[in-house]
Amino acid sequence: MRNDTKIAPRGRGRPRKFDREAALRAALQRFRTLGYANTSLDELAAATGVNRPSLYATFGDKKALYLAGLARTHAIIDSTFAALHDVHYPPEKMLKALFLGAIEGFLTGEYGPSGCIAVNTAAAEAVADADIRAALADFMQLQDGWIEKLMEQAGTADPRGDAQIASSVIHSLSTRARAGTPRAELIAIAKKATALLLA
Amino acid sequence: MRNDTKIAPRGRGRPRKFDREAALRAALQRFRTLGYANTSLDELAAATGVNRPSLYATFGDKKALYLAGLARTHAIIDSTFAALHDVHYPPEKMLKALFLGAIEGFLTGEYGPSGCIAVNTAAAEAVADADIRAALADFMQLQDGWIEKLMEQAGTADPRGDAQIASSVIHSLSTRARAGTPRAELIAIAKKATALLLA
DNA sequence: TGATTTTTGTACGATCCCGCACAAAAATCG
DNA sequence: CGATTTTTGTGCGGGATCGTACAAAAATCA
Repeated sequence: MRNDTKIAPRGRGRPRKFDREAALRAALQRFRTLGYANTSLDELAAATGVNRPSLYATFGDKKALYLAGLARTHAIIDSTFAALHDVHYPPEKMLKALFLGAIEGFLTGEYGPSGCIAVNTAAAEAVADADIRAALADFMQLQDGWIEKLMEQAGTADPRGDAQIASSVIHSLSTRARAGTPRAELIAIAKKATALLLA
Repeated sequence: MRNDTKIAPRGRGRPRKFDREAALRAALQRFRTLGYANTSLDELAAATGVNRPSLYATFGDKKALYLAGLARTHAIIDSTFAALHDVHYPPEKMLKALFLGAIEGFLTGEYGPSGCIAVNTAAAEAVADADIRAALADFMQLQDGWIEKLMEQAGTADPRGDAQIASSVIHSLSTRARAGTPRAELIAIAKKATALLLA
């Protein structure tokens, strides 16, 4: 069951037994499900198959691991938006892809729909922790900025404002998914938002 | 500095030294700032001025105290919406009151803007804890339902859909407030949402 | 083969945290 | 005043959690 994709041992010493990316993915999944404060290092060690000392040696402490996970998600979101921008969909198709893609992602999860890690776990820590708050702000900036570009491409009259509303709806879809709202209702909200934005 | 509003001792034994409501408010504030998992009972005891055994005797365990706080917020939100419904504002004024009232509430906080406790701390626990998930769902239902009534009163064509979008924007305003977004930008988003909904 | 380097994994210490036991305190009832 | 009832507050015990020390293991270099 271990994910031992021992790539590029290269150096001198004993080769690493685990794949850094796979471990990061597993840790990220635990954080997304349980939240930052509620995820212990024992659970992270169990989920990644890496014991604590190796986790510390590879990622630093708990917060560094969490921030590395956020950064990884940030990069994935970025390339996803870039791809959506590249295909040059017509406005309605673009919004459909945007919202439905988000919804399907949010409904993913180990124990149930887990939404967006930034919106729904980083936000809990954001007031007390400046680093996490900054990461959350970066995340929202990334999303707002990309959707603004998409709105420009779609030729709407107020790309910035339209993007902020579309982005806001996506935030809420994430929270609603975590609250257990069924897919059909999330899709209905997405359709309504699409109609309003294209009116 | 204690809030000793010893009301209605009534019974037989030693009178209670603290005001239940004041203690609940203080605990709620800590939960809202730090999140559920990150708030210890020592901090709750310090913030409320009540030591742990008395907290347990009065509210039960940590989760029961948190849920009592959510219920209190739920009740306040309910009466706030009822009041807004009663004044029969014209549509634009109603939306302005709705959004700006939310924003001002979200910008409140001990250490900084703390948003909505349900959207931003309950959501983190919602996947792992069914009780908190249910409370979060109730909360969203309350808000969606009231805004739907307000939209009916305002005479919009699709009260349910419009309400879900308005409610979604409010969720996002809460998260954005926690991320540190300045008031002016939150207000701009609210204005844009108002314009879209009344178009 | 022996030295060096890096990772592994056990084990540990210090701290925090939850929830409660128990005696003292402060009120009312008879 | 003595008995009863309820709250207070100290204090504790078991357990979780974080981060690290240290020796063994597994590789490369000379």
